[in-house]
Amino acid sequence: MPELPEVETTLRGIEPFINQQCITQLTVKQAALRWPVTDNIESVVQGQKIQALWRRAKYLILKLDRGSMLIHLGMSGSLRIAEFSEAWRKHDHIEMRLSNGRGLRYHDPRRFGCWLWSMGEHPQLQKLGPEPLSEDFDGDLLYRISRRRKISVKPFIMSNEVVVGVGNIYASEALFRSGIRPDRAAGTISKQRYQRLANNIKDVLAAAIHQGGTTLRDFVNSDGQPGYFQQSLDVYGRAGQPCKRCKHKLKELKLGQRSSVFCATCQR
DNA sequence: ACACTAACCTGCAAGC
DNA sequence: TGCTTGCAGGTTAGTG
Repeated sequence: MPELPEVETTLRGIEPFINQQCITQLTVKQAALRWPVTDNIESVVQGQKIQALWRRAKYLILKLDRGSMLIHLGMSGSLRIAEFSEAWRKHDHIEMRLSNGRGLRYHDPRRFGCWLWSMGEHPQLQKLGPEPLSEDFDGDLLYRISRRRKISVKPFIMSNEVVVGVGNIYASEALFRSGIRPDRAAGTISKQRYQRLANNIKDVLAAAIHQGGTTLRDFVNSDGQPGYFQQSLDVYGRAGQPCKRCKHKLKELKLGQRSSVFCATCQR
């Protein structure tokens, strides 16, 4: 499920149920995720209190008494609040039981996510670019760091050293709104167009968060409610269908192994 | 430094 | 009906 809005929606959904709670028990049924779940994590976190939790890029960070847990949902992961009595479903891999009687259940069919414990810095967080919704991210930055870059603009804005949290859906949508072809070389785009693109990235992400994340196959937020952003997607998943602006047929190409839908008339 | 590919894994839909 | 193929929200490791 996860692009940044889905991760943010998940954070907001679970936060009231787990913040300031003690971990009474952690159960790992399947440790083979993107990286192996930290060895011995069950006994390490038992008895520790969740002092705070926040999002960085598409990672969730749980600050405990003696370190922090880094959680990623990969391509298909989700977190939900579950009763202890709830049966384990297929692809439920981890449960964190809390002192208030709630459980946090991690579900991830493709197992591309992670649960990593560290007493210090997490290497995954080291070389991340700015948050897209922060003031540190703007068109001037995109313009400055793209000079002489030959990489196509779509994989450029999707790379985490440039700006975090812009995945395949929202990259496609922001480029459409900006009138920029996804395969245009990053170094050939003007400062003015990058300013427009940065603003559209902010707008599309903020709107999706406001609407509770995109509905993609089975995305539901931690209340079990589906997100409703899918109805406002202009290009993602609409290859071959008419452009909502000019009615020409939307085209598709592969960039960095990711399908990229765009309008060859509206995007230059 | 940069650009690009393969890889991790399961489920589902389309095609034959 | 059943098999095969390709594709799906992300990220890193490795190659040239």
